[in-house]
Amino acid sequence: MLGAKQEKVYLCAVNVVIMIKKEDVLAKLPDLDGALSPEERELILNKMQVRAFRKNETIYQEGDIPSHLLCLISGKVKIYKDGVGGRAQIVRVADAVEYFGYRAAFSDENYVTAAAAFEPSVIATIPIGLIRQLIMRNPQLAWFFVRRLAIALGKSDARTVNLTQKHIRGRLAESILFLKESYGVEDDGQTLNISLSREDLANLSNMTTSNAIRTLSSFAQENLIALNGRKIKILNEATLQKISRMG
Amino acid sequence: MLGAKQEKVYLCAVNVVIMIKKEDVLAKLPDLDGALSPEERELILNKMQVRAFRKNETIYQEGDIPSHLLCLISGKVKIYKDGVGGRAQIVRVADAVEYFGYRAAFSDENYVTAAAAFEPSVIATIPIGLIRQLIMRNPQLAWFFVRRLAIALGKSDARTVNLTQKHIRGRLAESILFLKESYGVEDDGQTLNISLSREDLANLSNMTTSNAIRTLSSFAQENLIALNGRKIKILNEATLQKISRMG
DNA sequence: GCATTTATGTGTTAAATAACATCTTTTGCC
DNA sequence: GGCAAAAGATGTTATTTAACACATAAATGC
Repeated sequence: MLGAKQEKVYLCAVNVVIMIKKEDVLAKLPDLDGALSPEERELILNKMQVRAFRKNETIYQEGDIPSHLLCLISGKVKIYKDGVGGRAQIVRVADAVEYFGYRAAFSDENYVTAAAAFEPSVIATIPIGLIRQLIMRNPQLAWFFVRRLAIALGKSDARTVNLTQKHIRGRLAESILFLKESYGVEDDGQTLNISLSREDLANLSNMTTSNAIRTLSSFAQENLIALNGRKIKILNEATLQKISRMG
Repeated sequence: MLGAKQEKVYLCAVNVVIMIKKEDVLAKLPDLDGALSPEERELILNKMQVRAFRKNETIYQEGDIPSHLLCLISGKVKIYKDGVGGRAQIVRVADAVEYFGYRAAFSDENYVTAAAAFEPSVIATIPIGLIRQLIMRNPQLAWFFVRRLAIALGKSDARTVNLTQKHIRGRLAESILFLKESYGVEDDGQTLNISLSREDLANLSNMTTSNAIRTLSSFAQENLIALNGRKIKILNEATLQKISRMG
């Protein structure tokens, strides 16, 4: 049935040409919690496009019209808002394999956030109109998005309070733990599975880059973490959690 | 068909007994964007309970198990989180007639927020299990919640950035405009249709009560607003918007 | 390989805002 | 009506954090 689709697809991300077999992408595409019938799945696969993004490349921008549901096949993505004076605030992150970029489409708005790749990423895109059609005749698919939106809203509310009420140390500790939650750790069970610039870390924690650097150094000096360039190793999670809770 | 339901329902809110005819509530209950069939509507009405809440009375608390979809029939409600040092942050507000209190249920969590009545309110409650059932066989109903959650998430993200990046004047200006958006104005077209304590205003704007009072006075002195006790009259919306944008 | 940009690190100063202390006014209650 | 409690108002001080100014190190492009 899918035999006809096993040709290679060439993905062009500006200067870099990456070759990925479409079948490899398909194998990774999650089935939306098993909500789709084989026919629906086929429909989606026929309309799906795949694109690769370079590190730091923008995926969509504030003001863009959302036309596709995005699925992060591999890589890591930040969703952020540009605030006062060009200062960015990361509001969410996505890890593979995860759907994103549908909120604006579902509320009939243009994007109010931007998205960019933390690291080289491959993204499948599905026309949002098709998803909308499927939702209207597949309650399980609708429920998938209800659930995901409800979870995201809970996190966003928590984030609002954490970022506004906690002091710098609390916010940074929280971000480190958030990154562990979101992207996991390496084989040693301690080193965060993502490398962020100090600036990204600051944008995640609502502080200036200088203060991110300073506070990170403090944590290292207190042996709460160990730093190796952009790699962060969590040495004392209990205390970080305490700092995060206390504000 | 609904004839049998036209008895009076007695609603007891602690010390106060309010008498409301159920039919009056029913007339106001929105039909979830027309998503319900007559049979589904009947099902909901049979299971629906109605309760009145006094001013400042708690509707649900952080940690409570969400068991019902809530519909604010009349009154005004705040949804808030208690943060560091007992300081509260209002994350959302609800106006009549509006559904709320479903986020936690949809993500299978206990409430992570609390809700309380800004003013005397009447709330209809519908078992969330029933709603869940209806969602699973009525995609239009599911879409209603997808849309509402998507809108709420967009607002929450915007709020995160506004509360973290703007300065006090910008945050207060924004809150005043937010209240106009949310609750509208009186017949004069200028006076906010809600009376908040200075403390609530502070909790909405992420600042101390002292600073809310001070900044409010400044705005009044600059003729941006006029204060009459808890009543706020917007005199110069354009400038407030500018202050809100500039941070 | 060298120049140029970009990222990181550190000290100093200035601004924003919370904390605190009072005082006054209003509200609720018996 | 009078008392107590809550809400509102205002001044002062202390703390937090941003802004700025450099310095150094690392990455990038030619």
